[in-house]
Amino acid sequence: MIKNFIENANFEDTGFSYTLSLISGKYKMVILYCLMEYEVVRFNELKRYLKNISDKTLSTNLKELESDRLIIRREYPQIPPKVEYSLSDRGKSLMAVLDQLCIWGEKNKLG
Amino acid sequence: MIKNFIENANFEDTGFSYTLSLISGKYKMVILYCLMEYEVVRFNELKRYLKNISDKTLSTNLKELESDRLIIRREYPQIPPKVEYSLSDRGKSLMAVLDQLCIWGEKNKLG
DNA sequence: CCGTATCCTTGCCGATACTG
DNA sequence: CAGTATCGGCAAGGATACGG
Repeated sequence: MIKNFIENANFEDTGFSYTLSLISGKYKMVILYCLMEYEVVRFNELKRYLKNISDKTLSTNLKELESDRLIIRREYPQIPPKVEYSLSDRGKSLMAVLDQLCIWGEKNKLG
Repeated sequence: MIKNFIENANFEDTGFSYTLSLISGKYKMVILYCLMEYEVVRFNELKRYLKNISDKTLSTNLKELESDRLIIRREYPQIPPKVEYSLSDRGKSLMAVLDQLCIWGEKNKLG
């Protein structure tokens, strides 16, 4: 899988590069983790978990995660508005793989 | 593993965050991939594989990868100088895990 | 050949104010 | 409550010149 990336295409076209692009940035992984832990979470709830994130950044990240189909956004047409975010099946399957990175990190942390 | 990160600590302390910090940036993964493929590679050789990378960025990245003990730098005391870079065992073990991300990406790429 | 030094550009992210 | 709009800071990365 990995070993053919150089001959056949450039790095941008690899599955690895694609996967990383889904979770790049400072907060996406933490958002996914929160959704994994709490399952269904509202906007301001997420803001409290992700201490110090700005409205703009959270909003941007949620939109990207949704368009990458890792999370599901469910909007209730009411006043005041209510929106719930949760992991999609696709998002859950990604988290399973990322857990392996977590385990490697715990085992191999230096110092 | 993942599920306890919120209660026990913040995201910065997780193994996952640590692992990602090792390969963050635009080029580190590509460098590791090159070393996996070609095993022993010299500085200017890497520069040719990583089209458009600047001397400074390549130099910085190699130093960080070395201090994180993912790669090995071997210098030959001669003129003109000769330096060879290769994956450490630790680097190889990380690549094995990253391959899983690559596979997930290939399977789940949209469009 | 293998870098370092310097300056510059760019894109992510934060802060704040405002809206349906 | 759940965002959007606008402005601005800051650090990663790029371009180029130079050094051992």
